[in-house]
Amino acid sequence: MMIELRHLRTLVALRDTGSLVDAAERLFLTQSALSHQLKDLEDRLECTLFVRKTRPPRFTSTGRRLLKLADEMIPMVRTAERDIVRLAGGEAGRLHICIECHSCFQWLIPAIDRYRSHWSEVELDLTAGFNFEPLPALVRGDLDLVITSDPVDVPGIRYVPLFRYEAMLAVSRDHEWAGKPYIEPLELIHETLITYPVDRNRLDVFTRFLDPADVDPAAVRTAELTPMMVQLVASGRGVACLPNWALTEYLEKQTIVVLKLGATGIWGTLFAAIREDQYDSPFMEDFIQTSIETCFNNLSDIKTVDAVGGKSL
Amino acid sequence: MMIELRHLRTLVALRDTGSLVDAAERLFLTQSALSHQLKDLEDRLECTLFVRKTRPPRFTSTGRRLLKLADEMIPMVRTAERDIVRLAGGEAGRLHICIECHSCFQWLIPAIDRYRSHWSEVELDLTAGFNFEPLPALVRGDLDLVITSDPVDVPGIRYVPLFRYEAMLAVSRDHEWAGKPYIEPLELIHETLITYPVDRNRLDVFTRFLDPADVDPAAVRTAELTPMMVQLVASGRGVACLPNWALTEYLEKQTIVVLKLGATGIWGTLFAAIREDQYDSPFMEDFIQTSIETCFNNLSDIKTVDAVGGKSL
DNA sequence: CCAACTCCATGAATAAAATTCATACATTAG
DNA sequence: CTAATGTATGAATTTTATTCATGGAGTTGG
Repeated sequence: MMIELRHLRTLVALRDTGSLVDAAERLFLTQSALSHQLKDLEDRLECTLFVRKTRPPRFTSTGRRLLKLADEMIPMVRTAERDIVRLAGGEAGRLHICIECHSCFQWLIPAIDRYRSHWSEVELDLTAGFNFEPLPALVRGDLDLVITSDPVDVPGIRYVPLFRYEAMLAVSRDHEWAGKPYIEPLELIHETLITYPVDRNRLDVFTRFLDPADVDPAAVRTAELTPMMVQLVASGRGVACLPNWALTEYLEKQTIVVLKLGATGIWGTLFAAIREDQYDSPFMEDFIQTSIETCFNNLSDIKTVDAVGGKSL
Repeated sequence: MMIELRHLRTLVALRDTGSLVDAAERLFLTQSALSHQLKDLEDRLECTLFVRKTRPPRFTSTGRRLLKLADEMIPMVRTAERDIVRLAGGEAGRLHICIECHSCFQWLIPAIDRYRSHWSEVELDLTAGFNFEPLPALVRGDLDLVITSDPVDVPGIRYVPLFRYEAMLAVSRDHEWAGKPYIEPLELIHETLITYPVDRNRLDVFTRFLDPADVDPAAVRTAELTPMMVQLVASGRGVACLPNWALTEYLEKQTIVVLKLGATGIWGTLFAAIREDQYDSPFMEDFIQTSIETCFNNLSDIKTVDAVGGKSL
């Protein structure tokens, strides 16, 4: 019958994304490839795996049986791979992590938890780089990994892309814009913009949306933490630009609504900045891999990045 | 990293057979294919999986880790495949089995045990066809499957090959022939040959060894059960021709030794004879597959058969 | 009801991979 | 040392997987 792991990974991606198109993107394949692949598998098993007419696709009992198999096996493979990587390289290392983006706690904490259980010998530390420049600290060796959406070319520093996300404008559900698909820069001219307390040239909403249109909002106020910003937005004290994945939980509670920035939206990429020399160390490689996996498990509507001057997945 | 099940199956075959050559045969591939495949895997994992210089090959810790993974995963896949087959076809059926070869109990009992746990709705029965002709009973429908090494072309009957084995001559360890690699037909002229109590034209030792050379042994006596035959051989009462796999346990006890029949040896194939109309039924398909697996797990020195007018594995 | 979308299927072309073939190399037993 | 057996390897080949280009089917919003 010759089921291969490839087939199982495809089925899982299909379930997780809900469409062949999105599953294909996540697997770095085309929609056509997946269609053929699943058709071949169905032909060989002599049965259908899922109903294509519905959205999301409905899996048949056979499809569900294979998904069950996949859910058992893929983590086993992952664990084995990790073990092999550990057998190859040293087990110990230091991983001092710094985040620039407050929202990142949301996925970083689970990622670190998962990582720690496999790499007990790695010395982990996590700091927030709001009051200092983390990049020089990374170069010096005070830090080992910086999470940033704002790569600056520095010799010896490598940016490994984690995922792409869309920057969204959060507004109160009572706001006059609620229901609009997107807003233009000029419309912000009478609004209060709530941001993280960092330099404005490190905020996408300025560098990629307002500044190109030469627009300034009526006022800018800052808040340290995402829940606080959402609270302010919900109570009509202003609007805030945040990554889509940081907002999904509030969207579900319907305290806020979101709009695209411009008709096509503003997309960013989150990177792990590391030193060249640690690029190949097993414990680093696995941390990044674990982070990416955790992100795709926990965050909605994020996209893969092929590889931007980094190694592919 | 993209480990695939293919790689795991190869590693298992390598461990089970002890050489790339034999593993390749079992997987219906060439030795070269396996060599390339394992090399690629090692390249991608950036480590070696086993030491080739020793025989049998010694697996590295990485290789052992992957074997562990394989031993966990392959049975899971097998179970899932079985479940899928069951989901597709009906769950019930009748399987009245008949054996012509006494030794077959050795693998058939475990095979039936394994099978029964997955197909509780199939009515199983096992009889020995020593005192009647099982083939007509199969055609009539009194039987559903006959284990035989002696396929006779009958319309409506299909022979699915299970494995190939070598017919060996068992002699006492004190016999003058002990240590010889093989014997020629003429040398049997002064020996007592112990056989199963069936017509001599259904015994390979006559049809394919003695008769072509127009030789008769000094005497022929019969015994019903393999242990009894071995007992007679061990005590010097004669020599017996039996399939190699039926003799391994006695070889280990060193009560007997074995010789090839002729310089090249006599090889036979064991078949499952079934009716054409049950050839595609899921419960039959799985019984045969389970039998083959059980044989390769339990019997030593048997070989695969590609497909003799039957479907491949 | 009709664009304009989005998603999926499909045949043909293409790329990638796995496998074989033909050998050479290595090891072991005699 | 030689024969026998097992493994490695480059090149050719075959097979498989994937992409490309396209059409059809179902949805959505004017």
